[in-house]
Amino acid sequence: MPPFAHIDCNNFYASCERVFNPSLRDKPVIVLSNNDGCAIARSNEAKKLGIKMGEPAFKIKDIIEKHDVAVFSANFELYGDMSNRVFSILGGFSAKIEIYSIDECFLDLEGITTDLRTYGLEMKQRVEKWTHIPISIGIGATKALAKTATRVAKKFAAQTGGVHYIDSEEKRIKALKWLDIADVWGIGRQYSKRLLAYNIKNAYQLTMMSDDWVKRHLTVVGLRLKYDLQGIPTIRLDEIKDKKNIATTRTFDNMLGDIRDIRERVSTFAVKCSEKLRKQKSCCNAIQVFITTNYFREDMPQYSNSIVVKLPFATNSAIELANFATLALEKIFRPGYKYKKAGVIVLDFSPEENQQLNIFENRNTKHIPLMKAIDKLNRRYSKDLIRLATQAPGRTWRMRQEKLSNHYTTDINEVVKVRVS
DNA sequence: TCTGGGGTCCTAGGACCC
DNA sequence: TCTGGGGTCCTAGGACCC
Repeated sequence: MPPFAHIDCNNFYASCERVFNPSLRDKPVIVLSNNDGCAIARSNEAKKLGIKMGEPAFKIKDIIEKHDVAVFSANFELYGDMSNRVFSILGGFSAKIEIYSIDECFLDLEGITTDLRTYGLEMKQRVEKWTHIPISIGIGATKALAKTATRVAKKFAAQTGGVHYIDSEEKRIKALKWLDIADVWGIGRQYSKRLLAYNIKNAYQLTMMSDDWVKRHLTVVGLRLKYDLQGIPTIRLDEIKDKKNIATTRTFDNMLGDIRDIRERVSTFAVKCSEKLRKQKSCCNAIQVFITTNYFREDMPQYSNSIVVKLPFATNSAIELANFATLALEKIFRPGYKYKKAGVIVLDFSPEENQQLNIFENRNTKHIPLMKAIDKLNRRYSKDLIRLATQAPGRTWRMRQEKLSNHYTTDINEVVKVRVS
C-alpha cells in the first residue's frame, strides 16, 4: 500500500500576512473576503475570540476593536505566490503531488525508505524554515486516512509536533472514533444531519455500515469514502487537473440598477475568464452569465436569473467572450431591480490547439495573435493595462480593499527592503 | 450602512431515438 | 385509441470541497 501524506497550511491567508509582519505573531489576525465582506481566514488567536468562518465583518467590529485584531483585505496574488513556494518545496519530497487547493496537497510516498514520521517532520521543518508558513502533516494508507491524520496532528499539535502517522490498525480505529461525523472529508451539513439521525456520530461508525446502506444514503461518493477510511485505497491521487469550468463572479460594493454598469462588470468578468482560459490553453464552447439582487434585503423585490449560451465556435478570445457575455446579460436583465452580484462562467472546454487546426471554420483565429500580445503586455507591464472598449475607463470600478497588504512577492515596487549597514 | 469566490461530482428525470 | 422497452444524451439541482 502506497502511503499518502496530506499537507495543510495552518490558517493559510492569515499566516501569509504574518510572514511579512512578524510583529503579528501570537496576535489575532483575520483576512476579509472581497469588498472586505466576511472573515475568510483567522489565526488561532482570532478563532479563540469566537470569530467564525464567513462571519460578516460588520458583525465582529466590536471584537476587532476590543482585542486589537489585525485585519487584512484579501491579497490573493500574495497567497497564490506563497502557495506556489510551499508546493515547490514539498514537490522535492515526492515526484507525485496533487495540489488539492491553495493551501493543501497530497503526496504519494511510495518507495520512500526513511521512517515516514521522520520524513514528515523534515518536510515541515523545511517548509517552515524557507517560507515561515506553518503546516500540519498527516500520513496514512489512503487519502482519507491522511486527511484524518492531519486533523489529529493539528488538534494535538503539542503531542504530535504537527505530524501524525496512522501506521497501525489501532491508530486508525482510534482516530476514526475520535473524528466527529461532521468533520469527515466528504460529509457536509446535510449528510451529517442525516447520519446523526441514524445515530452515526463518528467516522468509525460510518465504516461499520453496509456498502448498500452507505451507497443508498451517500451515493457512490460516500461508498468510496467508506473504503478509503477502512484503509482500502479508493480515492486516487490526481496529479494534473485541468479545470472544467472557470468562473469570475463578484458581489458589488453597492447595488446597481443601470444595465450599463452591470454590462461593464460582466464584460470585465468575461475578459478575466478568457485570461484564465488562455493560461490553461483551453477554449470554451459555452458561457453562462448570472445576475442576482441582494437576497439579504427582504424588504426589496428579488430577482435572479442565469443563462447558458452555446457558442457557435470554441474560443478564448476576450473580445468574443465579452460580446457573448453582454448579449447573454441582455436576455436576463430586468429593469426595476437593484442588483448586487453577477458572474460569468465558461464551460465545455476543448484544447486550444484543436482550434488552430480548424483555421477556416473559426472566425476567432485572427484573435489568437492579438490575445497573445495582450497577455504579454499585461504580464510585462501592469495588470489590466490593455482593456476592451466595453470595459470603459470612465466606468471603472474598484473593490473595497481598505486593509490591503503589499504585493510583497509579486510586485518589484513592494518587496520588503532590508538595509545592510 | 456593511453579508466571498471558485470549484467538483452524482443523480433523477425529460427528450429523443429505434 | 390503445399499446413497449431500451438506450443515450442532456440538464437542473443538490450534495460536497477549500
